[in-house]
Amino acid sequence: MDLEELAREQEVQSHLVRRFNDPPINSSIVTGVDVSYSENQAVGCAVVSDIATHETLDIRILETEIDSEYISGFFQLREGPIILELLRSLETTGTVLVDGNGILHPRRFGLASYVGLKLNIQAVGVAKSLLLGEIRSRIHDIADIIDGNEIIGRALWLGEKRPIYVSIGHRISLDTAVRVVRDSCVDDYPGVLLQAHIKSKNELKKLQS
DNA sequence: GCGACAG
DNA sequence: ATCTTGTCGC
Repeated sequence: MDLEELAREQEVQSHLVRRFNDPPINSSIVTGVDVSYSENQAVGCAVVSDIATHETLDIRILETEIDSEYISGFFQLREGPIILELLRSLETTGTVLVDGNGILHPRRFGLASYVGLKLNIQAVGVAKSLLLGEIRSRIHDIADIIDGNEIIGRALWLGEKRPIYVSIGHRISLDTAVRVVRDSCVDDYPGVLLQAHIKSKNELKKLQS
Protein backbone atom coordinates (compact mmCIF):
# COMPACT_ATOMS: atom_id res chain seq x y z
CA MET A 1 0.00 0.00 0.00
CA ASP A 2 1.37 3.37 -0.93
CA LEU A 3 1.45 6.29 1.48
CA GLU A 4 -1.07 8.33 -0.43
CA GLU A 5 -3.62 5.59 -0.02
CA LEU A 6 -2.72 5.05 3.63
CA ALA A 7 -3.08 8.77 4.21
CA ARG A 8 -6.62 8.64 2.83
CA GLU A 9 -7.32 5.64 5.04
CA GLN A 10 -6.06 7.55 8.07
CA GLU A 11 -8.43 10.40 7.29
CA VAL A 12 -11.36 8.02 7.06
CA GLN A 13 -10.45 6.24 10.28
CA SER A 14 -9.90 9.52 12.13
CA HIS A 15 -13.64 10.03 11.99
CA LEU A 16 -14.13 6.85 14.00
CA VAL A 17 -11.98 8.12 16.87
CA ARG A 18 -14.09 8.93 19.91
CA ARG A 19 -12.85 12.09 21.63
CA PHE A 20 -14.83 11.64 24.83
CA ASN A 21 -14.74 9.31 27.80
CA ASP A 22 -16.31 6.05 26.75
CA PRO A 23 -16.78 4.73 29.33
CA PRO A 24 -15.84 7.07 32.16
CA ILE A 25 -12.53 5.90 33.63
CA ASN A 26 -13.46 3.69 36.56
CA SER A 27 -10.19 1.98 37.35
CA SER A 28 -6.68 3.19 38.03
CA ILE A 29 -5.03 0.68 35.70
CA VAL A 30 -2.77 2.04 32.99
CA THR A 31 -0.47 0.39 30.48
CA GLY A 32 2.59 1.93 28.88
CA VAL A 33 4.15 0.63 25.66
CA ASP A 34 7.48 1.42 24.05
CA VAL A 35 9.79 -0.12 21.44
CA SER A 36 13.58 -0.12 21.08
CA TYR A 37 15.52 -0.92 17.92
CA SER A 38 18.77 -2.09 16.55
CA GLU A 39 18.77 -2.10 12.78
CA ASN A 40 15.82 -4.31 11.83
CA GLN A 41 15.48 -5.93 15.21
CA ALA A 42 12.84 -4.54 17.56
CA VAL A 43 12.04 -5.21 21.18
CA GLY A 44 8.75 -3.95 22.56
CA CYS A 45 7.62 -3.80 26.16
CA ALA A 46 4.26 -3.26 27.83
CA VAL A 47 4.01 -2.43 31.51
CA VAL A 48 0.67 -2.62 33.33
CA SER A 49 0.32 -0.76 36.59
CA ASP A 50 -2.26 0.28 39.14
CA ILE A 51 -1.39 3.93 39.57
CA ALA A 52 -3.42 4.17 42.77
CA THR A 53 -1.37 1.51 44.57
CA HIS A 54 1.83 1.91 42.49
CA GLU A 55 1.72 -1.83 41.95
CA THR A 56 3.10 -3.29 38.72
CA LEU A 57 0.51 -5.83 37.59
CA ASP A 58 2.08 -7.24 34.44
CA ILE A 59 5.05 -6.91 32.12
CA ARG A 60 5.32 -8.25 28.57
CA ILE A 61 8.31 -8.25 26.30
CA LEU A 62 8.28 -9.14 22.62
CA GLU A 63 11.10 -9.37 20.09
CA THR A 64 10.32 -9.10 16.39
CA GLU A 65 11.90 -8.22 13.10
CA ILE A 66 11.00 -4.81 11.69
CA ASP A 67 10.73 -4.24 7.97
CA SER A 68 9.23 -0.75 7.80
CA GLU A 69 11.37 2.33 8.14
CA TYR A 70 10.25 5.28 10.18
CA ILE A 71 8.18 7.78 8.21
CA SER A 72 6.79 10.84 9.94
CA GLY A 73 3.01 10.72 9.89
CA PHE A 74 2.98 6.96 9.35
CA PHE A 75 4.43 5.70 12.59
CA GLN A 76 1.78 2.98 12.71
CA LEU A 77 3.60 1.11 9.94
CA ARG A 78 6.72 0.74 12.07
CA GLU A 79 5.44 0.32 15.62
CA GLY A 80 1.83 -0.67 15.07
CA PRO A 81 2.25 -4.44 14.62
CA ILE A 82 4.48 -5.08 17.62
CA ILE A 83 2.38 -2.86 19.91
CA LEU A 84 -0.84 -4.55 18.85
CA GLU A 85 0.63 -7.98 19.49
CA LEU A 86 1.94 -6.91 22.88
CA LEU A 87 -1.38 -5.46 23.99
CA ARG A 88 -3.37 -8.41 22.65
CA SER A 89 -1.32 -10.69 24.89
CA LEU A 90 -2.48 -8.86 28.00
CA GLU A 91 -5.51 -9.81 30.05
CA THR A 92 -6.23 -6.22 31.05
CA THR A 93 -4.79 -2.98 29.77
CA GLY A 94 -6.85 -0.21 31.36
CA THR A 95 -5.96 3.06 29.68
CA VAL A 96 -3.04 2.64 27.29
CA LEU A 97 -0.31 5.28 27.08
CA VAL A 98 1.49 5.21 23.74
CA ASP A 99 4.87 6.76 22.99
CA GLY A 100 3.74 9.04 20.16
CA ASN A 101 0.67 11.05 19.21
CA GLY A 102 -3.05 10.44 19.01
CA ILE A 103 -5.03 13.07 17.12
CA LEU A 104 -2.08 15.46 17.30
CA HIS A 105 -1.37 14.46 13.75
CA PRO A 106 -1.74 15.93 10.23
CA ARG A 107 -4.73 13.66 9.59
CA ARG A 108 -5.76 13.36 13.24
CA PHE A 109 -4.79 9.71 13.33
CA GLY A 110 -1.46 9.10 14.98
CA LEU A 111 -0.18 5.86 16.47
CA ALA A 112 -2.18 6.14 19.71
CA SER A 113 -5.42 6.55 17.77
CA TYR A 114 -4.50 3.66 15.49
CA VAL A 115 -3.84 1.37 18.46
CA GLY A 116 -6.93 2.53 20.33
CA LEU A 117 -9.27 2.11 17.39
CA LYS A 118 -7.77 -1.20 16.29
CA LEU A 119 -8.15 -2.76 19.74
CA ASN A 120 -11.21 -0.73 20.70
CA ILE A 121 -9.58 0.47 23.91
CA GLN A 122 -9.00 3.76 25.67
CA ALA A 123 -5.71 5.23 24.51
CA VAL A 124 -3.62 8.35 25.00
CA GLY A 125 -0.71 9.74 23.00
CA VAL A 126 2.36 10.97 24.88
CA ALA A 127 5.05 12.52 22.67
CA LYS A 128 8.37 14.06 23.60
CA SER A 129 8.54 16.46 20.67
CA LEU A 130 5.96 18.46 18.78
CA LEU A 131 4.88 17.04 15.44
CA LEU A 132 2.73 20.02 14.47
CA GLY A 133 0.60 22.80 15.89
CA GLU A 134 1.11 25.97 17.87
CA ILE A 135 1.48 26.18 21.60
CA ARG A 136 -0.96 28.76 22.92
CA SER A 137 -2.41 30.23 26.10
CA ARG A 138 -0.08 28.60 28.59
CA ILE A 139 -1.34 28.66 32.15
CA HIS A 140 1.15 27.47 34.73
CA ASP A 141 2.39 24.09 33.46
CA ILE A 142 -0.09 23.48 30.68
CA ALA A 143 -0.95 24.92 27.26
CA ASP A 144 -3.21 24.12 24.34
CA ILE A 145 -1.80 22.92 21.06
CA ILE A 146 -3.73 24.43 18.19
CA ASP A 147 -3.88 23.50 14.54
CA GLY A 148 -6.34 25.38 12.38
CA ASN A 149 -9.30 25.98 14.61
CA GLU A 150 -9.02 22.93 16.80
CA ILE A 151 -7.28 21.98 19.98
CA ILE A 152 -5.40 18.81 19.07
CA GLY A 153 -3.46 18.32 22.27
CA ARG A 154 -1.85 19.85 25.30
CA ALA A 155 1.74 20.64 26.21
CA LEU A 156 2.63 19.71 29.80
CA TRP A 157 5.70 21.02 31.59
CA LEU A 158 6.56 18.49 34.24
CA GLY A 159 9.71 19.76 35.87
CA GLU A 160 12.19 19.65 33.04
CA LYS A 161 12.68 22.42 30.53
CA ARG A 162 10.99 20.57 27.72
CA PRO A 163 7.27 19.76 27.84
CA ILE A 164 5.57 16.53 26.83
CA TYR A 165 2.69 16.55 24.38
CA VAL A 166 -0.52 14.78 25.33
CA SER A 167 -3.30 14.01 22.90
CA ILE A 168 -6.47 11.97 22.61
CA GLY A 169 -5.85 8.46 21.33
CA HIS A 170 -9.31 6.95 21.47
CA ARG A 171 -12.36 6.83 23.76
CA ILE A 172 -11.07 9.51 26.12
CA SER A 173 -11.39 13.27 26.46
CA LEU A 174 -8.38 15.56 26.36
CA ASP A 175 -8.94 16.68 29.95
CA THR A 176 -9.12 13.09 31.15
CA ALA A 177 -6.10 12.12 29.07
CA VAL A 178 -4.09 14.86 30.77
CA ARG A 179 -5.38 13.77 34.15
CA VAL A 180 -4.35 10.15 33.55
CA VAL A 181 -0.90 11.26 32.42
CA ARG A 182 -0.49 13.43 35.51
CA ASP A 183 -1.75 10.68 37.83
CA SER A 184 0.59 8.12 36.29
CA CYS A 185 3.66 10.31 36.70
CA VAL A 186 6.56 9.18 38.79
CA ASP A 187 8.73 12.26 39.11
CA ASP A 188 8.52 13.94 35.71
CA TYR A 189 7.21 11.24 33.42
CA PRO A 190 4.56 8.50 33.31
CA GLY A 191 6.08 5.58 35.20
CA VAL A 192 4.74 2.89 32.89
CA LEU A 193 6.28 4.57 29.85
CA LEU A 194 9.65 5.00 31.52
CA GLN A 195 9.64 1.38 32.66
CA ALA A 196 8.64 0.13 29.20
CA HIS A 197 11.41 2.24 27.68
CA ILE A 198 14.08 0.92 30.03
CA LYS A 199 12.88 -2.68 29.85
CA SER A 200 12.78 -2.79 26.04
CA LYS A 201 16.21 -1.23 25.82
CA ASN A 202 17.74 -3.63 28.33
CA GLU A 203 16.20 -6.64 26.66
CA LEU A 204 17.52 -5.51 23.28
CA LYS A 205 20.99 -5.17 24.75
CA LYS A 206 20.76 -8.66 26.25
CA LEU A 207 19.72 -10.19 22.93
CA GLN A 208 22.70 -8.59 21.22
CA SER A 209 25.29 -9.71 23.72
C1' DG B 1 11.36 24.19 -4.82
C1' DC B 2 12.40 24.68 0.44
C1' DG B 3 11.97 23.23 5.03
C1' DA B 4 9.64 20.37 8.64
C1' DC B 5 9.14 15.95 10.14
C1' DA B 6 5.97 11.49 16.63
C1' DG B 7 9.96 7.39 17.06
C1' DA C 1 15.05 5.67 17.47
C1' DT C 2 20.40 5.12 17.47
C1' DC C 3 25.57 6.45 17.34
C1' DT C 4 28.28 7.89 22.40
C1' DT C 5 31.90 10.44 27.56
C1' DG C 6 32.10 13.46 30.10
C1' DT C 7 29.94 16.90 32.37
C1' DC C 8 26.72 20.61 34.31
C1' DG C 9 23.18 20.84 37.80
C1' DC C 10 19.72 19.60 41.60
